Amino acid sequence: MDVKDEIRASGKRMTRTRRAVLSVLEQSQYPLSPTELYAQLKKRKIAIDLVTVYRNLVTLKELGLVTQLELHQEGQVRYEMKEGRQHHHHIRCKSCGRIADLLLCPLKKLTAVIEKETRFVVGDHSLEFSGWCPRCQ
Amino acid sequence: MDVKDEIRASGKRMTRTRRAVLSVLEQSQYPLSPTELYAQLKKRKIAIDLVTVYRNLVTLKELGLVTQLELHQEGQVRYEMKEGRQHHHHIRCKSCGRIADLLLCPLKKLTAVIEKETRFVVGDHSLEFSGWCPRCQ
DNA sequence: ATGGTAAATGCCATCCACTTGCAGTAACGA
DNA sequence: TCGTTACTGCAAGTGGATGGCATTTACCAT
Repeated sequence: MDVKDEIRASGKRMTRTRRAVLSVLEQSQYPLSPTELYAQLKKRKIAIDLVTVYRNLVTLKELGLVTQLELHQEGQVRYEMKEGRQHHHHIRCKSCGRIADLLLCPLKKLTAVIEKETRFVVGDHSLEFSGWCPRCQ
Repeated sequence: MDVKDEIRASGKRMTRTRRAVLSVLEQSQYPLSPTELYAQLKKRKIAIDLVTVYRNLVTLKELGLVTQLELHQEGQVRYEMKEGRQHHHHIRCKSCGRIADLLLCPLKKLTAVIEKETRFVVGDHSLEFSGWCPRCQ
């Protein structure tokens, strides 16, 4: 089942704008904010309203095709393709804003401990590092 | 050196509003957003402009007296007193928004691994869990 | 191939957290 | 008590994100 079928299966449609948004996300090396994605579209001379970009990202997230992340201290949301990618976290450069992936998630074993401690049922977690990238050191 | 002296030492002043903001933060059981803090002040019949609350929080953060945190999916910032408190993280209820402290930070040993992996110099990290609190389960 | 219908789009205005400018006020050392 | 200057309050402005609504468009049934 390819992306189009997955979209159709939920009663959604594969539109011109949806295709464009997906294409930009697929080609990006790092998670994009809606505004950045919009800028990429403009660069490619694809005219799509920013509101439509927002709405498509929400839809794609609901479908589980993209992951939404909120990086600390950024004040904006970012999206990346989920594809076959494993759950992972990011590190962000305090100087230039560059974002890199981390391979590991060290928190899997922690859920039980936290549930015992807090009596919460643990759902998700968000983890992010910040620091200085090789170029900015 | 008490709080007032610390403030004065940096050329800042201990004002009516500063005192009030500190007092509310000190008495809160959980980290407050500027708006929540403002509401608390109102409840106490203390008239302070919301802008002033914002500015005081920034100042207190710069002085290292309070810690700022951004909880995932909240779209707002929160502050808590630093005092003698250790570095720690939080868990937030997806249903009622309640926030609880976590005692441990499991990431201390991880810095070296990440620095090797990414070639970043690691500065801070932010970690937050979400789930369902005892009452909302 | 076509037509009907509901999803999707674009443009508008709006919301909300947060910031900035500036004139008037007040903390506090001299 | 006075003068400097940090601080405050009010108004207006940003910027990310959302909501309303008329129009367009994907795509299934015919």
